[in-house]
Amino acid sequence: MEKRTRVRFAPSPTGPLHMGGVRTALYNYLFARQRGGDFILRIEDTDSHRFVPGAEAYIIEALKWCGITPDEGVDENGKVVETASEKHPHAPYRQSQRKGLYRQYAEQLVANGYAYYAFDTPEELEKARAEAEKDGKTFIYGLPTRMGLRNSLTLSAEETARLIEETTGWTIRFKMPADTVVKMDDMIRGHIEVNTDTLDDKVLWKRSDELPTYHLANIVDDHLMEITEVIRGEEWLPSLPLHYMLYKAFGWEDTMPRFAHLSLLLKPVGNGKLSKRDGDKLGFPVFPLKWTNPEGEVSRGYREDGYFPEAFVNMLAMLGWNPGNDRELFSMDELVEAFSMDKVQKAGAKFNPEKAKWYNREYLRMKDDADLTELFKPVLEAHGISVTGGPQSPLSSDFEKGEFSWSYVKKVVKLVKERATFVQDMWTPAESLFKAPVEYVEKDWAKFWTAENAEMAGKAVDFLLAFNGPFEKEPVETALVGFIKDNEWPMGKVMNCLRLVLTGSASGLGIADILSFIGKDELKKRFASARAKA
RNA sequence: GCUGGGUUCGUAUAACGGUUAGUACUCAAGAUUCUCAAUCUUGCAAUAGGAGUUCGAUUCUCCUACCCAGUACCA
Repeated sequence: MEKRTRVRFAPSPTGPLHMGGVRTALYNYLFARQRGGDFILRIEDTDSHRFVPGAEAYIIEALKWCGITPDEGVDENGKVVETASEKHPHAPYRQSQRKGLYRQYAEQLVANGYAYYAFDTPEELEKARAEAEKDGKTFIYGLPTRMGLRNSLTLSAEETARLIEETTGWTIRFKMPADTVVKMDDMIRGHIEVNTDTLDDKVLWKRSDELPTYHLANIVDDHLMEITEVIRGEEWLPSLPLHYMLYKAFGWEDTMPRFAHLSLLLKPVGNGKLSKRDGDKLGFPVFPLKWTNPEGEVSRGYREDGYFPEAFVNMLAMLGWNPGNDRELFSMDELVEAFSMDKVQKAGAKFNPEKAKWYNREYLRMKDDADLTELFKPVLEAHGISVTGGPQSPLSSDFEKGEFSWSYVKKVVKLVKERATFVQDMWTPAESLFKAPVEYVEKDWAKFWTAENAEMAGKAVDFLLAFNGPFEKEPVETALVGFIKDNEWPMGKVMNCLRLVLTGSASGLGIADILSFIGKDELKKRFASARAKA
């Protein structure tokens, strides 16, 4: 029988989750869902020095916002899983809480000759590196150097035992075998071979804080948690040979997961991977959620910028993956169905902020008018407009009080949604449907409020006020256009003069649309204010 | 430097040895409209370079160039 698919996303809580990290989580999630397997969230907090308060909560919230929900892990539907139980045989999911577990594995490796104790101090290693650099070489702790350093390979058994007992600065290092070709397979990149002579003896466990390093913790936990596929960033590809060797040393080769290394997200312009700085410079978020670091520095987030999580996820999914055809719009469920590892791109993908906006625009248009109305409400309220009633409310507007019924707002939303990328930018075109202009765009005023235009517009206003058909877009438009034509007036001048009067600017919504919303009284008032200004 | 990975229009990508190298974003022009936006139409624009294999290479092999990552008691 095929083993149940279990994949994990294992971020380190050293800061906010970067959008590249979200993509890695997403691909893991899609892979798991598609195979009816489990998606596990594990926190790799084995670096006590780089821990950032709030980072873990941020990661959990960001994934939740994206709709990437773990089946298992440190957080399950908002509940923190702290300890192992029948339901959670693999818990806890925070490596700091698994602390006591790793030493025995490291020592097992030593006992079997796959690792050794190293007593060199950071200062000694620093010195060795500096010296090597002076000669234009790179120091590596490994085959060529290990027999000249202070470790259990060079020291006597007694001395080794004494140092282990009496000092706390030592580490356990993997003993990389000589001249062995490691043959690896990557689900995205295919077959890869590396000779162990180019590899060094990585630290697996540190006595100083009694914590494993990534490499050990990763292999041990993936094994214990029965992970079947490891889908992670490309930065891990160089340590894949070590990980293969570790599985072999532990004798876990038969259950070793398959690996997939995802290419990195690159900055929109120039070279290099996407960083926080690029976002600040080019004006787009690199984080899913707003983040304030311990120093009080704020980074913007997709959520706060007004992106829909569906649009953000869709956009991210298409950066480095494609369905094999021209389709670009996918819901999460559709992604789950369409996703396939062999359509994942090998090369890094440059992030395109314009395309991200395009996705949001598409999602905004797909959204139901009623839903958008709810989302638009807070925007209106922020501009001092109150929305009364609910979906059943009759159409009503009170420009004096700034009160408009829910149904009125919905009608506005329907009209202006085509002009917006984000919910909040529906306000600009909609503003004149909620309040009279308080000022006029200077250039437009100079151009369109001429004596001649004002006179024609005044007559058009009188005509409209006397119009006794239904004050709706179609009849008003027909009548007004007919009136202007009958008088043989220049259409553009009259219309733009009216728009100026109605909205304060010469560009925006159609005149008949505006009139159908604001009605005769408001028309009369706005024309009077414009005339008063002149 | 060394090791590994990568390279199709500006960007994301399609074309699993045979196409006028397709699509989307961006940009430009036109149509439409009372303006702007939207919409529609059209256009600009790519196989990094060089060898080889082959009747035929975007696709396979090698070399070069360039880019990325790793080279920590960080993940």
